[in-house]
Amino acid sequence: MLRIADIIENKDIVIAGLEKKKIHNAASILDDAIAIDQKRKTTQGALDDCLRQGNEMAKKIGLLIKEGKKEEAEAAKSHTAKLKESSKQLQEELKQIEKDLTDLLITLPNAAHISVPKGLSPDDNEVIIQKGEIPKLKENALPHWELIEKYDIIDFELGNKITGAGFPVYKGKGARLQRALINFFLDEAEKAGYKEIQPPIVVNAASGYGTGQLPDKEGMMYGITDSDFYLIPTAEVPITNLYRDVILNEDELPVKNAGYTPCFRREAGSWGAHVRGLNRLHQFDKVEIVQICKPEDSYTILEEMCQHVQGLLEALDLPYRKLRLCGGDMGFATALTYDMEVFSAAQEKWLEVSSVSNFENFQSNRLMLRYRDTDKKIRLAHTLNGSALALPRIVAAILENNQKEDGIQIPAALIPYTGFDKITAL
RNA sequence: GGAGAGAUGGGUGAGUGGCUGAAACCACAUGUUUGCUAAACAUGCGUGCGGGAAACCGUACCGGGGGUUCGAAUCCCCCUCUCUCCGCCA
Repeated sequence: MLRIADIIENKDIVIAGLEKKKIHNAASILDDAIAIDQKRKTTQGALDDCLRQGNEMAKKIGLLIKEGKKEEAEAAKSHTAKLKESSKQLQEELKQIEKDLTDLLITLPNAAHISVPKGLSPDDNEVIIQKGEIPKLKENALPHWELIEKYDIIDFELGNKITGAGFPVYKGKGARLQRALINFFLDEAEKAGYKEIQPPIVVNAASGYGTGQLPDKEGMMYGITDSDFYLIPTAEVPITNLYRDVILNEDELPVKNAGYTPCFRREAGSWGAHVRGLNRLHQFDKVEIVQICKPEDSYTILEEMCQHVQGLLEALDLPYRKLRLCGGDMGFATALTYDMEVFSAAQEKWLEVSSVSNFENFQSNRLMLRYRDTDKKIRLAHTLNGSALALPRIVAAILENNQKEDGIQIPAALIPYTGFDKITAL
């Protein structure tokens, strides 16, 4: 949620940022918010004054009773009734005003960073880097959904049977490849200074609210019947919420956490013929990296996190490109997002495997995630996260790009983790 | 699943109606002392909101919500969570 104080202070910048996010009447919405906030301030002042008078009266009455001046005390009591009445009214007014303000602000996405390109669709994303060689496959090259059957390593039919569509079963070397990738990613994260976290993969509503999945995007998460819990769509939710209502010391920053979790997404309405095989699932595995830092550091850290992700892709010998998302393609809570895509050679498609984002103080404002500056001031921290990496599309690309006559070649960096260098037919 | 106890500041823990935003201790910060470390002493040390250039002032907050009262951390009601014992269990 945007902070009203920031809106007042940087109104024009916020308007420009919101317009990129397709909020076309941003200026008038912000004016409304500022007007409500003004009303909030005056109401708060009036209420405080009222309460102060009441407190003074109560003290006076206490003294009068002690001194035995009963009649004076009684007279004063009747006087407080009026104060009570008006403070009650002001309180209700204030509550309503605060609700109005929150209801308005909660609908606004984060303002896009100044460097975010204008644009409405993925076509307007900016390709910043493209690296790695695009493999030339033979005529009879197979897409990964055929390769997994040929080598019997991932089974969608079995998943269908025990759960439903989008819940594949990994078998044998397929399962081992998953485990290898997870361990590889976690080890690399640790080398880069991230602390490994194993969070619950079920969270409460307050956590969903804190990172922005609730209340707007309820359709993304699976809810758990008869409880207030949700299956996490990403480790970002539990790992960032670790710091909900926390005041960190400046010397603790940046906080660098990483964690592997399964991720669950309903993806309601987004299924179709173009998402075959591993391209889109309801359950998948991902290692997530999360940082919490000082505002002045967040954009440097964003680049550092991209470097980390790029390092992983290079270690796996996957051709990739880095995109700066345009305003129209960005998520609700983010100020700047880089997507990493790998080229899946048989599908001849770029697949998003990582999304690295700076949320600035949009999440921390909801989370009340703050830090104490060296001058003792308490300020909102910035939060960032990125996938490092999401497995299924990586697997798809490895399978397709590395297919040979006699099997699938495992990238050298992974062999110590898989314990085999090739996936072959039985 | 059954029975009981509890929830107070970063931590331990006092506090049964007004002088308590909250004792004391620990931790932390600054200063004095000191060859260094340690110790001792002194001072400071919650958060939100409103006002103010600031010092500071006002107000709210003692798990959450409601109520009684001139006045609630303290009394009443509801909810949530935690702990202990028993049962079950990877």
